[in-house]
Amino acid sequence: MSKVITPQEQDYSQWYNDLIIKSGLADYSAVRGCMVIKPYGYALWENMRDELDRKFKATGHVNAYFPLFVPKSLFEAEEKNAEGFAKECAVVTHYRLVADPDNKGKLIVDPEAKLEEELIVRPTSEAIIWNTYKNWIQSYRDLPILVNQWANVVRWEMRTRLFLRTAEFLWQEGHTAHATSQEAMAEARLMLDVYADFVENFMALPVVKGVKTENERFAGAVDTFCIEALMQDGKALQAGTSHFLGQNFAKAFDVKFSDQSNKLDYVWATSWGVSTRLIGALVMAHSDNSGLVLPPKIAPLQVVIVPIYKGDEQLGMITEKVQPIINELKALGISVKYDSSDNARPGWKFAEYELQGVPVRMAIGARDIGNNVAEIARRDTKEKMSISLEGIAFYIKELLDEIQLNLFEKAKSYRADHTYNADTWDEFISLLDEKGGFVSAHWDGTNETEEKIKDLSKATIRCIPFDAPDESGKCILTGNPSSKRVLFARAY
RNA sequence: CGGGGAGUAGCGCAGGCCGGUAGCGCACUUGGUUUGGGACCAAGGGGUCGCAGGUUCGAAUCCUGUCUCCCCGACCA
Repeated sequence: MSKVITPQEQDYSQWYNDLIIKSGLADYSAVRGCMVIKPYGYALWENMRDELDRKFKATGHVNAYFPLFVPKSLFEAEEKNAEGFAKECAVVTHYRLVADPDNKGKLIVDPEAKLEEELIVRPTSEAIIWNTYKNWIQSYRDLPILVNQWANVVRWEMRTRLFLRTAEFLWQEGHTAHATSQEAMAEARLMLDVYADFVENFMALPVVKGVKTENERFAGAVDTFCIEALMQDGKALQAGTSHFLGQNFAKAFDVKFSDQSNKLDYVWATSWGVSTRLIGALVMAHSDNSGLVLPPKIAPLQVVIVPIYKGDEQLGMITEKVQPIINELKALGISVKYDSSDNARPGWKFAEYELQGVPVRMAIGARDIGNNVAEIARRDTKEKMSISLEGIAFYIKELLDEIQLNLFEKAKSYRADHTYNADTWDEFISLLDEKGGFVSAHWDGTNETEEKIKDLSKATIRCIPFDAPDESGKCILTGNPSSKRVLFARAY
């Protein structure tokens, strides 16, 4: 854990793995491509989940739960409508195990127990949900349906990385049905705004909002909107997506409704999701060489208090002094832990809580009590200050807000420092190779050019930003005319 | 699926070429001294060396097979 983060560093991924494992967020499991999210990592996810859930409910959504297994035939309905779905899935073919007659103590899949129709472990739930919505929708009075699901999904990825891409992961997926195209489009855009607000204000991670190119968009979507974030190694990461699905899924699953003039029409749909991948984004965006750096709003533990003492008598004295401060902090809604354990010395505790990214640490010893002060250390800048015990809880509350803001500003200025314009191909390549980050450049708008750029540079179009100004220029590869710049980057 | 690397104590590793009673560091237990940035001394506990065969008087080590994991690609709704 003493490696320095630099763009394109070869062992950045090793550093990232070590950090996640050592800080206690997660670990690889014995199951191929899967991970164990440990209590500390899960506490992070719970905080994110609760905040998102509040936002979903505030915008009129409700939660429901659909089956884990999807009959293969439902995917066939979907395939007719939208070819090109990846099909790396876990497939259930049998329903029973029996003792192996040739091999004592071993089990085999009972060949007698073959399913008539295979079941797919959901890679996403469009198929099962739209098959269900068909029965829920007859009239415009049944619309809109604004349902979200918190669930796990499985994709049989070739190569996995903790949090960023695992075979099984946790996410939420919203699936909505609407009477009009305009309403569905507004929903898709609204949820993108909800995500952006969450990621920026809760996770302190600035994002670019935009629309995906045809190549990059969700198969089956008319438009895919996304938020893109920049990591400290110069690579981009898609932090969330929201799809305007048009009537594609309604047609595939035959979901029609009668409008006010009693005319039958297919419903309009959206879907949107974010996953535990956001935890990976959080780690890669804010961490430093001492470990995790968590924004206060998301940190499972915001303040840790470490007593420095010799003997039980001193500890008792310190505890007595600290207890009212703990009560005050709790009353202010701040999570706090008083670590008076005797199995580690202060220096060990300092390092350990830094590794875990606890935003504020307070150290207090006999010396401080004489002076009526405590030492406050902030995780983001590692500054240490001696603060009077009078009103210290309130001081900490304000410091937490400041840290939250500072992390966001820091990430924003990092992104500003790593966003460039490129006007020629050579410039484009050298920016990607030498600096990393977002490269804003002209593109002629064709799939072929996009593919070719990807092959040659490994960079993809992350999005066409909503706020990209009209500007005539020439495509960096072909020289053909272009009307606005798009955002390129190498990505996770 | 291609190319590389690794499976030996809870964790991190050495030993392997050259077969001969299973090692080191951290962690853990007990006792003592310590405690303001990852303490020290002493005494302990813990492993059928990934799995299955084979060679041998004897295998962590040699041979054959097999499974798993990690990294780089391909893949990634």
